[in-house]
Amino acid sequence: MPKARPVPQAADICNIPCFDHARVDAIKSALADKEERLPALAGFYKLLGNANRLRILMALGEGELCVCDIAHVLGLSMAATSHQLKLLREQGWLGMRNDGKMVYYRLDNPALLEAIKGDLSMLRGRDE
Amino acid sequence: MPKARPVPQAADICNIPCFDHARVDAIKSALADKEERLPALAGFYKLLGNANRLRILMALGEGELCVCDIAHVLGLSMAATSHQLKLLREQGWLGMRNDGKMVYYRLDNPALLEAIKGDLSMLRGRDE
DNA sequence: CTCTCGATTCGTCAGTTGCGAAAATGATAG
DNA sequence: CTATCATTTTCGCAACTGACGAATCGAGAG
Repeated sequence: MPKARPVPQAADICNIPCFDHARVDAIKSALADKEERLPALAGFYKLLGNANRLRILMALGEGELCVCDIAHVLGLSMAATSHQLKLLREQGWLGMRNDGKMVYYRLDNPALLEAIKGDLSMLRGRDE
Repeated sequence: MPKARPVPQAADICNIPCFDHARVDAIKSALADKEERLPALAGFYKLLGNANRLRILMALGEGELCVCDIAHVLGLSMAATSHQLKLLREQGWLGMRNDGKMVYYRLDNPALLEAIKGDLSMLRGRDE
């Protein structure tokens, strides 16, 4: 078992000096609204934070593909490819279709590629 | 040294069967254009794939803050906060200002929060 | 039924990440 | 100068990731 870390006693408020208490509280409550969505957002970005998964999404942007073709596009083993597909599938971005022994994957939500494209152009705009 | 893995000989084309060679090549070349930007994009998403870093960005959206205040907002140690700030700073998203012993951080690029907001609303739209 | 074969899951391992503790830095106060 | 204090860096550790090979699953074919 992963032995619990000796939590640093959040009990007594703080031993960190400085800080503008009123402002900190104001910002804390401003964040509180978004706090609920935040883990999902971080999870979303974590999912996209891998070049192979991005390649999969972009490849599927060109149309439905079977696992072995995706593996060839990525230059990965089928096991590794399947693993990445599973992660994308679990978060609901991919649909799959069974044709005989083959499994075909497709993008389930065009808005995803749009969002990625938006972020990409934001990045491009930044580095001129 | 991290001993090289016994690379599976990309020399001979493939022992994975199946696959539509023409289509795979077409998609490979379609991806080739984006390939250059892709590691940067993945790195960008990796940076955002952490709730504490997202909290920092959102907190700084409310205005400039010193490290210790950010630490209080996050409920983290200053060392940990500084570490996350460093990552955001290294990728050029934060500016900093030195006032006496304190260091004040600010968002350097409003487009970043806009992009995040866009992704967030895309996610929200998906789960209805 | 058994055999084949694409896909998936499992086990393992190296590399990465996030954090706390402690040392180092660097600016101000005395 | 020395002392102090906010911040940063370094180090070590536990947890997580991403990849592979091996084992397994599951849908035809025979």
